[in-house]
Amino acid sequence: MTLHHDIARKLAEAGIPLTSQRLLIACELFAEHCHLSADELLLRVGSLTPDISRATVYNTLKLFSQKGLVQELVVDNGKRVYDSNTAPHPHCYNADTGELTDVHQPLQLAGPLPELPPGTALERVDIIVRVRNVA
Amino acid sequence: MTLHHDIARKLAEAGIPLTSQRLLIACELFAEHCHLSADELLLRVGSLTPDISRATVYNTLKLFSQKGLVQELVVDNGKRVYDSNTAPHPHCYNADTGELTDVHQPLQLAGPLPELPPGTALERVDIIVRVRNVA
DNA sequence: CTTCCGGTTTAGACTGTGTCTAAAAACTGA
DNA sequence: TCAGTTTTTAGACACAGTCTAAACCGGAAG
Repeated sequence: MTLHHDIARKLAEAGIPLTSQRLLIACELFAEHCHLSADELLLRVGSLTPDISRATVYNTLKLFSQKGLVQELVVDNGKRVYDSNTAPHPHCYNADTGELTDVHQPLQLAGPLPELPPGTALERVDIIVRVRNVA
Repeated sequence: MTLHHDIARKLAEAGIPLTSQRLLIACELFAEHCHLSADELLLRVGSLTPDISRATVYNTLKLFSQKGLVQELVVDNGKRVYDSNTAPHPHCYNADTGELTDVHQPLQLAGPLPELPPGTALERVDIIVRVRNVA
C-alpha cells in the first residue's frame, strides 16, 4: 500500500479519473501538510519531470478544489494557495513575511451566524489571524 | 462645513499632506460605505477629471491604509479592495458573484486567541462568511 | 523675483499570476 | 482499427499591481 495507491484511491473516491500528471501533482500536494501556490507546485513537479505544463497544474488544482480534495484560499499578497487540510480550521497570516500557517487550536464563533443575503447559502467561514513581526 | 473640509481634516489628523488628488480619491472613498478596488476607484475618479494617474491611485490607497484611514482586504478573486469602515467587522463574500458586503452584526470569537508564532504580534482577525448562490 | 529642494504625480514599461485557445496526444468502447 | 471523448500542452493573452525616471509643484532661501 504505497503512497501512490493511497492517493489513487483518494482521487477515485472523488470521481476524478487518474492520469500520471494528476498523480504526481496530488503526491506533492498531500506529501506534507503545507500551503502551496500553483507556481511553487509547478516548480516542484517540474524538477521531477519536464513533462507537466503550467496549464495542467492550474487546471488540476482547480479541479481538486472543486471536488473538495483541497481548500483554495487567498490572502493578502493575492496569491492563491492550496491547503491539503480540508477540515475547517483557522489560519495565521504573517503580513510581513507572507507566511501562512495552520492554526490547530479550533476557533469557534460565538453566537449564531448572521442572516445571509437572500438567495445564498453558506459555504464556509474563513477565520484569518493576521500578525506582524515585532520590531 | 462641507464634505471636503471634513475629509481634509481627516487627512490632516492622519498626518497626510493634502493634495488635490488625495482629496478627490478620499472623497470617492468615503462618500458611500462600500468596498472599492483600485481600478474601480480609478474609473470613478477618472470620469471626473482626466488628471489622476493609475500610479497615484495605487500609491494613495496604500498610503491611506498604512495610516489607518481605510482597511485593505483581499478575497477570493485576488483583488484588493478598500473598506472605509476601519472598525473590525466581519465580511460576507459571494463566491459566485465576487460581491463583498459588510456584516453589521458583530461576530465574536469564542474562547481565547491561539498562541501566536514567536516574534509576532496580533494585527487583526479577519472573519469572512463565504456564501454561494442557491440554484 | 528667481532658485533650489523635497515631496508628489505621471506615463509607460515591466512583473507576476492566472486564463484562454487551438491543436496534439492519450484514452475508451465498439 | 476507428471514431469520439477527455486530457494535456505551448503559447498567447488579460489583468492587477509595481517600478522607474522624469516632470511637476509649492514653499523657503537668497
